[in-house]
Amino acid sequence: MQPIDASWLERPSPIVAPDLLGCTLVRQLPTGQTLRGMIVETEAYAPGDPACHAYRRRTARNAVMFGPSGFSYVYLIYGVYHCLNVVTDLDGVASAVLIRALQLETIPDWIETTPKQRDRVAAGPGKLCRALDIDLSLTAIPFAPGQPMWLEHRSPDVQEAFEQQSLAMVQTTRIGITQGADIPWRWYIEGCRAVSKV
DNA sequence: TACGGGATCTGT
DNA sequence: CAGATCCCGTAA
Repeated sequence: MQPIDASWLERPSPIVAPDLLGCTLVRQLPTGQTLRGMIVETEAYAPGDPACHAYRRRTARNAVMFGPSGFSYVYLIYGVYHCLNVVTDLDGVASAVLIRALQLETIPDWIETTPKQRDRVAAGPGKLCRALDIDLSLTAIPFAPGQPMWLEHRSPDVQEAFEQQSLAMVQTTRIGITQGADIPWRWYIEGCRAVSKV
């Protein structure tokens, strides 16, 4: 499908987050192998939002969020898992969309799974990064074809499914945060088995 | 320089 | 519901 460019992402994260549902994340491994998955769950983080890593001020870790849209922001959580964000909005506006879950098209070799658990391999931000071999080395990298990661627009079928409402999105509150827990900036595709939590 | 908490996940 | 495990933000 058509690659998503930075200008499409140059909007407030609570606008971009639902628009990213149904789009595809593509991961090109150093081996040349390509992994693809449909984005089925996102969360928005924005200025004035106490849950946002850039809420207090610019630091070495969150610097990329302050920059132009279209870059990755990867961080380590609980010393164990990585989480992947897409930087959004205008240069100087610190905001991002957390990619929380993917419906993978193919399961990577290094993941052991039963057919029953297939849909759950990238159900959650930490599992997603493990499945796509994403770590801190992939932060502050532009999403673009030829790069380690890029994004693609919805296929005509998926777009039509949203318009016909055979695919519906649910908006709710974000997961795992203590501050700003009441802000409803999480979106997911209704009924999708790859969503982290319903 | 030291300290403690975190946008998670799994197994008990 | 506790534990794993490490980076980084904050305070000193």
